[in-house]
Amino acid sequence: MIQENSPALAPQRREHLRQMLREGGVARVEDLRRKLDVSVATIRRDLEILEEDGKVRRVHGGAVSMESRLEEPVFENKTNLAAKEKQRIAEEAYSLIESDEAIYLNGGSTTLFLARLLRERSDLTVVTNSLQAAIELADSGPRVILIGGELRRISQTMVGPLTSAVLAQVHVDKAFMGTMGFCLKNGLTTTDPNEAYSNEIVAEQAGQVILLADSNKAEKVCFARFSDFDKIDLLITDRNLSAEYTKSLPKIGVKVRTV
Amino acid sequence: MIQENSPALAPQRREHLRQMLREGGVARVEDLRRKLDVSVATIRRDLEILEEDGKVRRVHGGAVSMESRLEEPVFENKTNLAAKEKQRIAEEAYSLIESDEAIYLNGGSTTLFLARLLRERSDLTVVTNSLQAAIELADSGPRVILIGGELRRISQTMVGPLTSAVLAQVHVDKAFMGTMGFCLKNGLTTTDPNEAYSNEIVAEQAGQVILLADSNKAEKVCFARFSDFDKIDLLITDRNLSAEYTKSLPKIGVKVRTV
DNA sequence: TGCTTTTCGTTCAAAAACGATCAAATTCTA
DNA sequence: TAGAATTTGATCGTTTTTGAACGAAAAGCA
Repeated sequence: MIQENSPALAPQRREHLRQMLREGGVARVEDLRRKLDVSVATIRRDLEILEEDGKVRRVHGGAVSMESRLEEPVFENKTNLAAKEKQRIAEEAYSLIESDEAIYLNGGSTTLFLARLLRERSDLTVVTNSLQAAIELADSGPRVILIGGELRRISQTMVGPLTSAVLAQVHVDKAFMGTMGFCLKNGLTTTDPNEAYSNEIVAEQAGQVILLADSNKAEKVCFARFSDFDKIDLLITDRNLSAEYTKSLPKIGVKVRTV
Repeated sequence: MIQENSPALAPQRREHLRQMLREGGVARVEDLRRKLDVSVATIRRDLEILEEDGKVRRVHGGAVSMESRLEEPVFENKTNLAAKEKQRIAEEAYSLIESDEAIYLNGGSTTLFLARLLRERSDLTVVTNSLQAAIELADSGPRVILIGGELRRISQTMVGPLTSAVLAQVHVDKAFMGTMGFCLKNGLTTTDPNEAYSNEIVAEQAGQVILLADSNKAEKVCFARFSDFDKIDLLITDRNLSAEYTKSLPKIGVKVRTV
């Protein structure tokens, strides 16, 4: 627990601020000032910084957390951990994107983190089958091309045969793909066959295929398979991935980056 | 984080207001004032803002949620006549839809009103190029098929050549189309050529084409034309449409319904 | 219809919050 | 330790928000 009365170091204090906002969703400057025992000027400066990082959105009188519960419930520790890893994975993925590229994002929480990082990148073209990602980017930033098709409620993505109609007409430099599960034997799998179908088409057409998957996804096998590892150029994952993968994947041509 | 007794942030308060209205469908200014513990002036200002955003419709004595699932009470409201007319037009359009049909909705506010009425209709298939409509229907109700293509920011719709890829593969029984302008001489027009292109394809393929347009749209001519009246089967509009239209349109095969 | 009551919109002044600036305090570094 | 760089808190003028006041408009009623 962090003590309330002694002024924390700046980065630490900002992290605390971020957490507080995240829990409450929203907070007033005055309340934050009292809790952290600093001046309002400092709070404002901190919020400014957090806003630049996209962590919060400032409003008159306070701030609103931007990283609340679109996907994961905040309360559970494990999911929280996964969220941090996903954020880091997304940041690493972001660093790979070059100017004026066309990229693909499929559905899933990790790619959604990435989408959020793209808001200011008006030089990019983002092709996606994720309704959430499209919403995230609808008002600013990159050109957005939405793959048509049937909207699958659970994942809020466009899936199925109709998606191929648009996919056949565009080419992306890099495809960033999330997955429900992966393992050496069965490759990449997800729950819905229609979703798998769309992923499969993308994996075959994209210039580079970059898999974004935290280590929790390892060894998981779902119903529908959409690709083998030989289609994948790079896997971005976290440090907890077992050595089995980090050693054998490079041998079959899949680079691995852990963050 | 936020205490009950400390005044909430303005945006937060407005969100709260919106929720309260949404649950109850309708509320009086005085009741809202007491619940939120602010002055009536503030409530009015908030409602004004929410109305601009299309979240609520103000009526004498209070406001009605536009996001409510319940049937809306009939209230008089002269300030937002257009919204009221659009709502009525949408309700009339809704009455034409039969069981298990596939329908198309293009972008625009009138069709969005219609989309909101479809939330419980899980027997329907809704094809649309409107991101807003898709969001509205994403969690419940009909099967949703989103036309792919480039996302046009201003209208939040998918437009352009890529849309034809999906459109070519589906058939809808009825297409409900909004338009920016219509007149006898130039037919139906909208501002963006890409949007016109998508509309044009739909108008040619749909079983029936039903135009939803309040009388303000009459005599307006925009840059890009997408159809003549001979493609239109029915126009649903309001009572203020001039006799010039109501008389001549039936002669060229366009039924007219005023609500 | 005419009258009363409620609600509305507008205006205005007070209060709250903001951004910018600067000096003091703190931390870092040589 | 001295000096530079960073961080902090206080101040001030400006902007935004709020609540109250008042005439106009709408609704209720006889």
